Amino acid sequence: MARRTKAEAAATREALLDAAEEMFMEHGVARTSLEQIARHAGMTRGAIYWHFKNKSDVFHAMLERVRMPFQDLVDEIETLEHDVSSLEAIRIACLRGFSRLEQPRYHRVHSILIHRCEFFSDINPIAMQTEIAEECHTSLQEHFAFASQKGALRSDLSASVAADLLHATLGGLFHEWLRNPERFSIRERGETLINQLLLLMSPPPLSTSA
Amino acid sequence: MARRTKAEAAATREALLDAAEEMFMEHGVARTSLEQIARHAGMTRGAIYWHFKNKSDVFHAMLERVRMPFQDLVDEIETLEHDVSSLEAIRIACLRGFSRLEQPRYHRVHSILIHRCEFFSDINPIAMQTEIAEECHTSLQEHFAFASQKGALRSDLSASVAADLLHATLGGLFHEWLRNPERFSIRERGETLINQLLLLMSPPPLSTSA
DNA sequence: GCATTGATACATGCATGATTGTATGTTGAA
DNA sequence: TTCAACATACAATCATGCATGTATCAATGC
Repeated sequence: MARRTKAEAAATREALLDAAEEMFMEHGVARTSLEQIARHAGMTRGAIYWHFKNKSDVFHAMLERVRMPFQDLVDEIETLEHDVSSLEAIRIACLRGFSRLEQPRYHRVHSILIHRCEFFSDINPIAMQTEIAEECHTSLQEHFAFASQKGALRSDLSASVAADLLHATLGGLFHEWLRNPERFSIRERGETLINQLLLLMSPPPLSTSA
Repeated sequence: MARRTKAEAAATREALLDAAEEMFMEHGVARTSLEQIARHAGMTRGAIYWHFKNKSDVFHAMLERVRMPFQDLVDEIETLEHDVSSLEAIRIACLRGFSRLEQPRYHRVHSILIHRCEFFSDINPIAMQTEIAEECHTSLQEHFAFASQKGALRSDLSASVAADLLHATLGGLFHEWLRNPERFSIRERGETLINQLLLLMSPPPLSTSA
């Protein structure tokens, strides 16, 4: 049963990845067999072994569909609006990140990466998570350093600690939400927390001295 | 080869759990067979099936050895020193928690729970993590509410948001550290972050108005 | 005080089922 | 007709659960 066109083959590939996502999400990566994935996509294991090398290859391909570097989010904002302050750029970038996470596909894949896979053969979810976190952290460091130079931070707060603090908050919120996504909206609580934290970090309005 | 005494049997039980910890830590829960655990403890699967029902029973027994409710940490401090402020009690409780996490056994088991096990049969690591987080969050809520009533918080910061913020920060720090424990000391960075955050949350010293 | 006995604390062996990788078959399309 | 895009078949591995073997300890009887 050769699928007639190239496009159809690509479609089954996507269908297989969709099926993998759903099965991984439901039963975990280790407990999901290639047979289950194939059946859930209406295919057989033959299709999987044609498109992919093995299970970890499927896994990597699944991850490839959702890449979201934090710096990209910031860049996007800065190219859109030049006059935005550095703290405000960070703020908006966070909000955009939250919005993306609420999209089913992003949500599901991150949930799989965090909660539903152990490392096996050449899959190392910890390294992947570290890479993502690292990228975000570096970006925050730079932007807070810039903000600090501009006097946008309280004098008793170093740029480095500020970056660590926001990074930890984002990470904690992210994990908390991933555990129970139905309990609260990461957009809403995230916005509240980020607004509050950035407010606390901002220098106090100079009222009496001027 | 019946082990002579009850104590020896208990010792092999502990040895099996130690071996399970190490194997789970190294290869993940799903990829670790009972055979591997037994061999690593110098036993055979027979010993495991004597002491435990199956793998998930081993897992639960392993977790039982490291329980650390957050409220207990706070209680401990409050019974030790009555005159401590509520924010200070929270601060010290966090520091104690960090110290415990740096103990090899606590560190390892939490690392397994977070990064090295998917849910399988009757093991649900997400539910376990949620339970732990929930307990900590509730405790923080109460203590911040109390702190707020005492005027220990900035007027533009609600107790609820403050609790969420600290909780997120703790969670983020925890996960960041668990990913790469050798990169930094959770005690040191944790203390810095908590100190800074609680400082930001405290009401500003009234300088000009008095 | 010593042999007997039974239960404890494992070790060993076997049957079963599940999964994987590959080899080979098949069909539609260009 | 050939090759891409799968389906099917097969062999090999591996983990599990249980059934059974076995040696030691502890209690008991005498």
